[in-house]
Amino acid sequence: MDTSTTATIDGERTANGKPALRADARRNREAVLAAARERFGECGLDCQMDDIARTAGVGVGTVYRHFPTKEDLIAALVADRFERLAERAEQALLERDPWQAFCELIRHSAAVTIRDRALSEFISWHPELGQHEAVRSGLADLTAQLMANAQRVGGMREDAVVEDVPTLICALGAVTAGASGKMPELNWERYVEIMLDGLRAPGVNKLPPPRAHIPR
Amino acid sequence: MDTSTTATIDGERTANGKPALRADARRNREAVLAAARERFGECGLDCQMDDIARTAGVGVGTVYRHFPTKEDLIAALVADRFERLAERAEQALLERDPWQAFCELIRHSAAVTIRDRALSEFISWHPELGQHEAVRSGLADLTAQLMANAQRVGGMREDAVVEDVPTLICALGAVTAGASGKMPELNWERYVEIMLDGLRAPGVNKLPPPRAHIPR
DNA sequence: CACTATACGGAATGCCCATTCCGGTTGCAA
DNA sequence: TTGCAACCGGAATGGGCATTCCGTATAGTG
Repeated sequence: MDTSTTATIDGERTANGKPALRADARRNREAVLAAARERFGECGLDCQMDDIARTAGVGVGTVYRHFPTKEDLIAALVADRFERLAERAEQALLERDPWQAFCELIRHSAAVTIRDRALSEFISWHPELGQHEAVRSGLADLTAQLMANAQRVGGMREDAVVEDVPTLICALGAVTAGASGKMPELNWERYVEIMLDGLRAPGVNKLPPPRAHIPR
Repeated sequence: MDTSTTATIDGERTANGKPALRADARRNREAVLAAARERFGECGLDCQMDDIARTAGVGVGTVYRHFPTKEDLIAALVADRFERLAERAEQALLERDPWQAFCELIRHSAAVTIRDRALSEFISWHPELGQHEAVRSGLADLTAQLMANAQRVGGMREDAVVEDVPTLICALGAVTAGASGKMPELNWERYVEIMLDGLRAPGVNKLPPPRAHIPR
């Protein structure tokens, strides 16, 4: 991607304390990450390490030098996804209408999750996410604030809680993870709206006559 | 269960055409089925055949004589579940208020699915259910009728379709399949209500002030 | 009671992966 | 250009699990 030969070299060791990576190593690492993103996204968590290695154009051994375990590789990918979402959440906090901001965040999270089958599965199998990098990267806290705001303004059900979000996204992921391939596109967007409708404060008008957005 | 020694014996071959099962065989078959229901329910689809055999108190060989494949065993279990649901749906059609009847059916389906981890997983991974035994046992048709009624009376969103049901149940299953064990009870019932709220016709009053049924 | 078609148990087999190992390469500092 | 530590590739290893095989046991029949 970037041809600059000079990168993060600071003489001998990189920021943290590890000896800097050799150029080819760095390149391979990226390749692996990219391949993993691609393959996991398509095949889900049980995609094989060999497959990823092949896609990345390296040997399995190389994959393992960078990520000692399949799980580690997955963790790296997931952490990244969460961080990006956290950034997005941060922006959402600045919006005018908190309820709308929340909706947007959910829609976006849903979209991301839908496209990455591995992410869906990961979330499905780790409902204790709260303790994970989700919290680390602050996503949870940010979401909580956003929700509190939405509730204060009266847009959101009073009994909605942060845990509801990963749960709902997870549900969505499941729906599509299964459908993946068959049922092309399954317009999941419709389901997102149904969920949001479910979280909306009672009394507040629901969507205008549900968009005649009929499935299939 | 039933001690009557005389069962489906009609001399030499049973109804369909297969030679009748020997008494011990019939007994074992039941044991396997029961064990499978139990173990699959707890461990989900990747529970092992050996485990089931042990639980049933028989050898693996025996399991395989009755069900040539793990998949066959699962299919048998699932088909059974669907049939029971279909019966339930039939009853629902007789109720006064179609919307309420629908809600009850969903709540019941959800409960069943929640308790059977394998069922959740199965549904999650087979969104093309429509073609499966679901249809065979008529569940799909019955549900469709029920929904049509609910819509006619104005209780249900106009754009809701039959496919929404397995999808939503599946979503629910995913949520709890993951949570299974950790997050004891996760009161999924709350989620069912959120979903139903989402399917309710706009304008119709939502639940009375959301029951202060706070999670955890 | 004897006989045999059915059933049974569970060790053995075969396949699918993740992970490990090690002889051969290659950046890159001097 | 040289030397070697850091890297590579990919064959080999090991564990898990569905499925098969076969010698033994036993309903059910005459």
